[in-house]
Amino acid sequence: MNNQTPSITGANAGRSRQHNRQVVLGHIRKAGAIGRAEIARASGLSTQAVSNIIADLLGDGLLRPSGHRSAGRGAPVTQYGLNPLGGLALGVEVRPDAIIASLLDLEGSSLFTTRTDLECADPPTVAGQLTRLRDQALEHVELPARKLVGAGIVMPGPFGMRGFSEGASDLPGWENIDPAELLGAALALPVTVENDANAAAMAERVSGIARGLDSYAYLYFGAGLGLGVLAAGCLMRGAHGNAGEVGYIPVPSARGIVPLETLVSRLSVRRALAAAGILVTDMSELTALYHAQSPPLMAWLDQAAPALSLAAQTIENLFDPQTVILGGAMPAPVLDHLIDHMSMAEASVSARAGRTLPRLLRGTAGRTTAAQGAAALVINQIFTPQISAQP
Amino acid sequence: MNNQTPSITGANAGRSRQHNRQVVLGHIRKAGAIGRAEIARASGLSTQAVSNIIADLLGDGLLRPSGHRSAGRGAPVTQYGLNPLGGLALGVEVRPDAIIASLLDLEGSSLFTTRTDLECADPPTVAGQLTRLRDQALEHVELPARKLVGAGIVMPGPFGMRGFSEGASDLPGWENIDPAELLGAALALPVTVENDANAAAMAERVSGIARGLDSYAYLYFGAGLGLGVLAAGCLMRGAHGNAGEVGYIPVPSARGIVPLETLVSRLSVRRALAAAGILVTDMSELTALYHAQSPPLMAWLDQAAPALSLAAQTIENLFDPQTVILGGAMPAPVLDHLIDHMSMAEASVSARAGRTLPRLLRGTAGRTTAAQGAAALVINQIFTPQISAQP
DNA sequence: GATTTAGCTCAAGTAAGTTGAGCCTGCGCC
DNA sequence: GGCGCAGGCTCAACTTACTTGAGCTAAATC
Repeated sequence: MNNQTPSITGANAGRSRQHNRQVVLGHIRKAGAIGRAEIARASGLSTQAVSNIIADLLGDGLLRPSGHRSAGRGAPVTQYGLNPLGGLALGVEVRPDAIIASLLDLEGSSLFTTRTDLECADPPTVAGQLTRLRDQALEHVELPARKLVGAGIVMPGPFGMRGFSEGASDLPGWENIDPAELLGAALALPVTVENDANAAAMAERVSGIARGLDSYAYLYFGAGLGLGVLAAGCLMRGAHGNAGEVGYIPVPSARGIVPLETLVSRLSVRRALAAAGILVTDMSELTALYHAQSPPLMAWLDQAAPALSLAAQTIENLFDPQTVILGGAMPAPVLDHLIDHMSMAEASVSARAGRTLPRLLRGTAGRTTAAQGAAALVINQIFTPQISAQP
Repeated sequence: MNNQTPSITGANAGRSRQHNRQVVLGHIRKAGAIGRAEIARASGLSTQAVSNIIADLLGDGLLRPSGHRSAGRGAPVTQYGLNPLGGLALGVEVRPDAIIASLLDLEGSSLFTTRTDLECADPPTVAGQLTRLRDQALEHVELPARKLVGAGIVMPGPFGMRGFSEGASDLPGWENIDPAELLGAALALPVTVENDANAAAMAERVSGIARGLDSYAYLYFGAGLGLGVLAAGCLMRGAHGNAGEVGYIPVPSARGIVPLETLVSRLSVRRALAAAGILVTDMSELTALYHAQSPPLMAWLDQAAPALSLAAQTIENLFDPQTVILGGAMPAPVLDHLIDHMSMAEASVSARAGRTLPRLLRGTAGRTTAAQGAAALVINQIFTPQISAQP
């Protein structure tokens, strides 16, 4: 979470090899099926080096031959592709009342998802549950523990600052605990901790609508309203891991300038409906209300769409992303309605000629997005060279 | 400018060496004076490797011994520091009407600055002038051309989109030209092209108020209002090099929602004063007006400060920077007034306990900031390992 | 069917980092 | 005041992983 002053690490033979493995894997993932020579051209390595690395990766089970293809003259290419079950990543979303766990393979397909209610979310309980969930997931897919390359954890944030969200979203008992350390020890795995919006953004990249993109912004309906930003292939975290708190940005409303979250969030729609006597416990209930054109819901949408437009335009101009994605805990029809009714100004760096992607896209909606995203973080790391990995 | 899908490069011995040289230089710059053993501990390299690299760097003239220091037991440390004149960087700001060039040494000190008026800013004229300016700068400092490690160029943007700035800020004749290629050939140097705000942000990092920071946002008064963002040591460029167009973000005003630039920019203050019959050609004239408490200027400030507050709060919550810096072509008293009158909400990820830096800082003001920043980009590259440099 | 072309492998060569022994310096203890 | 010891540094041998160039193979072309 905290990537302040990353101690910059020198390169040696071993770290170069690790880097090159990731480079090769990255090219293979991008291409689907590809031969040694093409990887060599793309990476600037010699074919021999690529050959050696591929032999390694085959030995580790991360790759599998994927047929021959003859393209023009010359010997046919021996292609390789990912072996989906060659590596697994566990993703976990820890909420105050429940834990959602998900197991993803190398291609980002979900193999197993489960939800466990929590009486109490204190560190020992969560650590114990995670160990159990890890074993349960592995048992379900009948694969050995060594296939598990890491775990991603999504926990409520923001961290280290005074929040003003009214829901009790923070986890009590975690104030002075380093979750990565505690849970890494409990799981016996390398652990990555991330906020929900960044994780969800990564889920879209690994197996969703953002596949192949490396610069986009993801507006995520979670506990509040979050923003995950991928810039040149890297998640934006900020100096203290709190980047993307789009819910706090000031926007004009009928009642003056208010934080965006008071107009556009789960809590805000729930409150708007409650004022009209409609109690909503789960966002999936909005689907029916939307199809019935429920007036309080439509009224909420009418004020949410312009507020979200302003936010999206701000995001476009500050980040210059390839696209802006809307997703998270909001039914697809509601997200689609928002996208259809957001007016995006022509005066934007994103209003460029020759766009191939729409300026707004709908991402995966669902309760398990964050957990899958947590696993996606780990999957993504496998394919992304780390500039300064600790030895 | 365009860093889309950077073809990820594998590592080999030569590229590792280059990486390690930069790592070592980076640690030396950060520490000022430091011994081999400490660099080895910080970088994860062996002392022997560091020793070899330092021998190289001494041979290249980039370092110089900087005394011995005995710390406790053991042999005294042989320390090394940067040799400021070991490397030079040329920075150039190309405007429609003039070229400003600046020569920086390794420590970021300006050795030479000059301004040349332009009749015409077409590519051949600019290329010719640059060659002349390079030679003039080298002659002035009486150093050989081989000391020059690169050039940074700042040119008007944004690129590849429909602009709506009313000033004719774009350069005619450059539509289908790659400036890096043309000017690199003219100067016989590696060239980096960047926008003014990013360059100015880098100037602050190399030798200004942001020294030692690696996450901050820089609000820059240039042709319009720009934003340079450094995130984890890297400049944010966006998918098409247009990130940071903060002037376009929508903000509420007395006349409804307008782009920030219409309220806060050089053009906007000039227009506000012109409406009161005061014609301002150079921003330095604002200093006198401010000290005289000129009513139209104070009125402009009264509407600019809240608009800028909203932008700064948005920036804080989206980027989670260590601080937000205001700078560029606006006199220091005006910037200070803005900072003093911007109200920063408590509901922000930046309102954290234990801050050591103010949330708002004033950066270097001046006409040569962008040109120095252009050179600072090159200086910064010397100390920053490039994740995927082309061979 | 000969030729060309591209992919791949084998074997030797090279660059650069690591390891471990040993030297030097100067503080600190006896 | 001399000895011991810790830490910085260097020398030489070793290791890793990439590159280079020769040679083999298979398919498309002439």
